[in-house]
Amino acid sequence: MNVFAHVEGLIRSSLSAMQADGVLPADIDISGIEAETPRDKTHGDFATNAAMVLAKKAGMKPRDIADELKVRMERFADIEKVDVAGPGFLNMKFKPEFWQAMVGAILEAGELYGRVDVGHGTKTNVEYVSANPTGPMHVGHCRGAVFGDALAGLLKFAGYDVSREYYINDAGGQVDMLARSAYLRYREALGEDIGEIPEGLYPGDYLVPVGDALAAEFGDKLKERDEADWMPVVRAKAIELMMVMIREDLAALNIHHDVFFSEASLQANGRDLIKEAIDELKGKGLIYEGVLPKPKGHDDEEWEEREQLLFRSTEFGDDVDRAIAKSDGSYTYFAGDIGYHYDKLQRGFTHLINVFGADHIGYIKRMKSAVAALSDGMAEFDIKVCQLVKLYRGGEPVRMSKRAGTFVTLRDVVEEVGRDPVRFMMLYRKNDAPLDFDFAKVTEQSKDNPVFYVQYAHARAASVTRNAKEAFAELDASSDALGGADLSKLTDPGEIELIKMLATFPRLIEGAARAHEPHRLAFYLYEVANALHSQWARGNDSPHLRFIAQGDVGMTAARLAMIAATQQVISSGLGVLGVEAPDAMR
RNA sequence: GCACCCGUAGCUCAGCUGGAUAGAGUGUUGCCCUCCGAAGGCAAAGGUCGCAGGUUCGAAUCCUGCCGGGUGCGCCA
Repeated sequence: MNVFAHVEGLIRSSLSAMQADGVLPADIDISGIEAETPRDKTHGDFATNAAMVLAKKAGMKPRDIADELKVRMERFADIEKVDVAGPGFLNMKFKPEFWQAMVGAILEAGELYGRVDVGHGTKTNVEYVSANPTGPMHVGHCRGAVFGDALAGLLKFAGYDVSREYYINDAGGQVDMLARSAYLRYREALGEDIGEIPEGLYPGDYLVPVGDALAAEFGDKLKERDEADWMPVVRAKAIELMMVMIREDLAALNIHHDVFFSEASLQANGRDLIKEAIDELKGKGLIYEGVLPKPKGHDDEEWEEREQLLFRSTEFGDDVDRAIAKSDGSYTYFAGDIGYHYDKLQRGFTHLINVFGADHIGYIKRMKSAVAALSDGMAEFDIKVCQLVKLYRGGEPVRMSKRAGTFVTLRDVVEEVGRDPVRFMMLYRKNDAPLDFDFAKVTEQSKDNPVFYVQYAHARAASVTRNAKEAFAELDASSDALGGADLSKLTDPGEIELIKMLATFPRLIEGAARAHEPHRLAFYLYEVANALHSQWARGNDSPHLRFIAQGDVGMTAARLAMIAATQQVISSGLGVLGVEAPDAMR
């Protein structure tokens, strides 16, 4: 049950009645009106801008429309009071019974509460992480990984048909370097002294097991061969093992992709998706041989004019046209990406989302151009950029350098602070704002740490329920039984306040999903937790407000119902974000 | 030089795609533990929403121009 949709329905039916009665012109569109919660609580539970929105269309004064609307809205049984305020706002206050009934509705919906269907099963592709398979994941990947995963979860919850995807860059020069590095480790595994790892290769000792594995599988068969002979074998093996490692890193963060898409597979098994995609673009007259202008502000002496295959991305708002082929004729990385996104569209996705790191910002326009061209603008394509994460330890920045070996991997972070804090903290900030991540603060158990605060609220709710069952042997704390409790006992302003907050959950999911902003959910959960903790604390000063009411099973059951509803919202919300909702804190 | 992102309380940040007197946490100040978990709670103080114009009933939000900070900028991936 979505209260906003409900209220908007009431408003619309009143407006249509006004049209039928000739108060409002019959031919004006009333679909644009909205109900919202006023910022100032004294203004009531809901406000609508209907009168102001319609004033111009109807050729009437906002106040006149509002006055008439007020009369009609007051007829609804749920509504206690309606006021006209300011330039023509309509403020509505609902009866306590309406809010009390919400608790029952939430419990009845259970895990389904909040699952608004704004997605209508739209086939949606969320591509995230896509780290190069040349080593373990580092902290830089962490944020995009968590963000993409939470966004995918959010969209799923909101009714989209989501595929989580990872694009493996296994076709470029980098993986050849990986293979050469692994080959050295292979010779090392056979007893050879390989000395220093040469510049340009990957020196990390995570490749030692790869060398061992190659030695175990092939013995010395690859040893005296030419690179051309061993390269395909070693490369394939190295990539395979790197991806095993990366999947483990992701699993540590509770991230599991549905599809791992190999760049190399674009041109394998007798097909060539890159060529297909480019032919498609050629057919639209968007591919040509040309020379790119020298970028300004770059006094690059090495600059040479070169004729190459270009994509007319300027047609779609890009700054310059982009290279599809290198001067030696082979495809650029961008060409591969065109092929991959062509394939996404071929697979029927109409809604594409890519999560980029801040270092790929310059890539956005060309990607959008490519997708717009391939789909004739029919596909919705959003690119979310995650800004950098700065690591701190007790206020001091953590310096990282590959050379000095002070390289913080994703696994290091997860093992030190735990999966839940990492996930929640990465989401407790807008994705396009830089993020400071302090090891000390994230593990701290205080209100300063939102992860703890939200999880604690859930644990506290579970704890109260446990205690209540101790206090009242006859109490049935199942959600069915609680839903049947006498909810009219929930009259305290703090209780109503909490329920109102729970009632906004579906609308919040809707907005966050539409905007592709999971952080809204994280902030919302903090507020819900805060409301529950506050109400709890009031029981300290005023014993009659305690959740477990001495000698009053009925009151206790009613409050447990409210708490169970709160618990449901927190657990669903955390679930969407991929964070555990514990029944007890350690 | 160009493009993109950011600029909101002392500090870290929200602000629900244009709504009413701009909100949290932290820090400061003052209260509150015999009591369901004080790992907290309540209250006060704290603002030219970077600056200047524009759009309209109405702007932190949209448009333009500046100022300040960050990132990126031909064949790499």
